[in-house]
Amino acid sequence: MTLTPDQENLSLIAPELPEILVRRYRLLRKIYYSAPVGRRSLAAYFQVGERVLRREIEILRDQGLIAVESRGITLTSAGESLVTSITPSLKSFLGLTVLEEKLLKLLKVKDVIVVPGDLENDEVVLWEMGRAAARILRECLKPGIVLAVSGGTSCAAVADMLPEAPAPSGIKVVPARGGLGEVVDYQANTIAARVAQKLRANYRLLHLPDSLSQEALQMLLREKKIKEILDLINSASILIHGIGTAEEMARRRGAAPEEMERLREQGAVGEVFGFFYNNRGEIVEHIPSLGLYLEDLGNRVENVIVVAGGRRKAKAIVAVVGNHPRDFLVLDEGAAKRILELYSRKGDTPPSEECPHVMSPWNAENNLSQL
Amino acid sequence: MTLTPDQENLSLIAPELPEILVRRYRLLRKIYYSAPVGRRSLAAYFQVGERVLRREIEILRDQGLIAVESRGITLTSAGESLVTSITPSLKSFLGLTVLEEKLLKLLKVKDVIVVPGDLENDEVVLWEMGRAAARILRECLKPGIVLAVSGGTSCAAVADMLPEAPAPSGIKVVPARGGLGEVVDYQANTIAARVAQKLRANYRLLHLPDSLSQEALQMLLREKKIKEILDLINSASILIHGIGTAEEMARRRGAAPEEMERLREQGAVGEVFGFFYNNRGEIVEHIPSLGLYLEDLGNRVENVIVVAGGRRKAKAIVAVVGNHPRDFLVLDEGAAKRILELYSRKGDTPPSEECPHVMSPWNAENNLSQL
DNA sequence: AAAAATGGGTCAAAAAAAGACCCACTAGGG
DNA sequence: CCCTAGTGGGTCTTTTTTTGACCCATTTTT
Repeated sequence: MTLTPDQENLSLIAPELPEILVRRYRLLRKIYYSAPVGRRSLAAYFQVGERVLRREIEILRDQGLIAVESRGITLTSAGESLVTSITPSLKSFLGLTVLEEKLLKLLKVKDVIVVPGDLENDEVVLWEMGRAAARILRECLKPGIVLAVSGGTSCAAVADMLPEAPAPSGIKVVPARGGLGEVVDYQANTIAARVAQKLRANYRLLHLPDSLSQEALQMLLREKKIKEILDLINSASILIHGIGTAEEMARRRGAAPEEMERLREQGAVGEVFGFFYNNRGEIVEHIPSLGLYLEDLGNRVENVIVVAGGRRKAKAIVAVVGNHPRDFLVLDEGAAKRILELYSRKGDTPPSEECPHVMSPWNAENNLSQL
Repeated sequence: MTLTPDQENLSLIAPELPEILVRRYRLLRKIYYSAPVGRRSLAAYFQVGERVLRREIEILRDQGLIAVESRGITLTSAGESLVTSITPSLKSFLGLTVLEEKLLKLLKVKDVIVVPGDLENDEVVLWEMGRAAARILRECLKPGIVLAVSGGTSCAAVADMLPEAPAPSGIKVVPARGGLGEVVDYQANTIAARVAQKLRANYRLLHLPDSLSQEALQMLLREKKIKEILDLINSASILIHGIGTAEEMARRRGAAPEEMERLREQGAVGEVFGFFYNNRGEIVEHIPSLGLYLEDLGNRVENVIVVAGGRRKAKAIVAVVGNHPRDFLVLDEGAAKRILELYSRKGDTPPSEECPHVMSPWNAENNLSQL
């Protein structure tokens, strides 16, 4: 609606423009993140013929945006600066800026960043979200604070994209919660350590065995060392976490059929490091562990940075971050549009009011479903 | 240089964009001015095959910008508003806005309007200039003033494009100078009358036979009626005129070879209703007639609106309007770029600093020369 | 009523794009 | 050290798109 009239006009007079634009942008972005990279890898990634990709490569080369050498394709400095500088205009062109505004109103969070693309078609989107979250994180950092990070691929992406540069002094990085069985790269402990390293900050970890009983946890709580780190964790003023769909997370934890059934009955849709949320944003269940007490989170944590992408996570995102005025929400186009769809279906806004452009990966919507 | 970064980026990532954009814009503009119009006429006009034009038409139809009926092709209301609303952004996209700024500095006139295209390839540009000039004119009008208009196709275009709407009361329209043999449609008298009619204003004409001797003119001066209208003319506070190249105007007037030679010797390059200018902006010769005394024009006329287009008129334009702080200059892209070329060749600015886009009519520069 | 212009349809030729290879070369790991 | 996986570039054929050259029925204009 509030599209720049120029750009509205441009796509009227040149309807093929959005497609070209998105295609080239995605290509550049992919090269940016995985350079040096070869034609064939790229073609496989975008699921197009090698020849058609070659043509695009030739165009971009002629434009001086990429350098194609025998080691692979790399962005030139011009290309690099383009990829970063075009993002805002592309976002407004694709209507993502208005998307952000709508979500801001709907979810009542502190700020919303929508990244172009859909995590489910294009894994680069994950890094892009990570980059956006990392930028927010750096702005929130103050001397002496405690930063709690959660596990998962999204948080790992934040750690990856965080620029290696000293942070204000005295910052401590801790995991938000102790050992919730994951691949080690995606464990909160690992990520906390990596973030700390990037920030040149200290960190404390909380190593716990998976799936302990309540009694065992109570025992551990009496350990001085553990109590110490738990207090540290609960004094965090920044929290970064991703969001999982309840079903997927339960399945991944190997939940028993009756547990699954209970979750379903309780209407669990979203999950945040072991806590399950229903549609009204209430915590309906949690996996026994130690760490941040989510229930009274609002009283202590100043900034929560939530990173989640992929259209299938839309419901979970709404459930988790709805009406959290302390949250920054970083998500992708796919999830954002899906969320608005859900809301408009509920009758909050006329359903016909749709987003103007389709984020077509290489061509049309067939790619939207695959991968 | 001061291009919007967005647009700079857009043409980097989509190099085919400027071409498409200009092509479609020209097509829409042509339809706008000569609707309803048929495929074949359009194809002939743009000198392209009928089939390729048909494809463009289909695209624009699918975009809802044009309506194609059996009477011909017309702009829809969407298309109409697009054509007018896109002009500013297209101008900035094509670098015309910076062109205007440069010319403003160089020529030291009051304002410069550069219209996209080149009169020599695309006659529609003439109407476009006329529209721009008409807009300026309307802004200059005040009650009771006298408006002097000159002859020529450019002024005729202004009259054509002037919206039919009442002007402030008491305005009088007069020809700038008496009968300088032209086709009747392009005579100052005719145009003055048409302008007056559009403005619902009064007009007075000055009918003189062509090429009178000085003695005869002196005699006429003593006629009361003539004296009266001459005084009126010389009390004009707005003047609209075109510009001719010295050579062309002399030839068109059927000047004798020795006259031509003399003009050349005196370095005459530009012409304004019978007055010939050299490169330094001095009047070196004039055809005997009656009307506005150009020599001390600056003292009386408040606003001069100069309309001229076509790259071959570049020199003439510079000669005539250079350093006239009372002049509005309306010209086309072709003339504007040529003027900057001339200046940069003189070393005022580095010659490498070129305009980024080529106004390619249907395809590339071959069309720049023809017609 | 005739003539000129309109949009739409069709089919073959031409051009552009895409697919499917192969080759020489480089880098990186055993 | 070699060897393998990955790189860009070349080239051929096939496919798709674009373009050219028509004709036709209809409408508009003269």
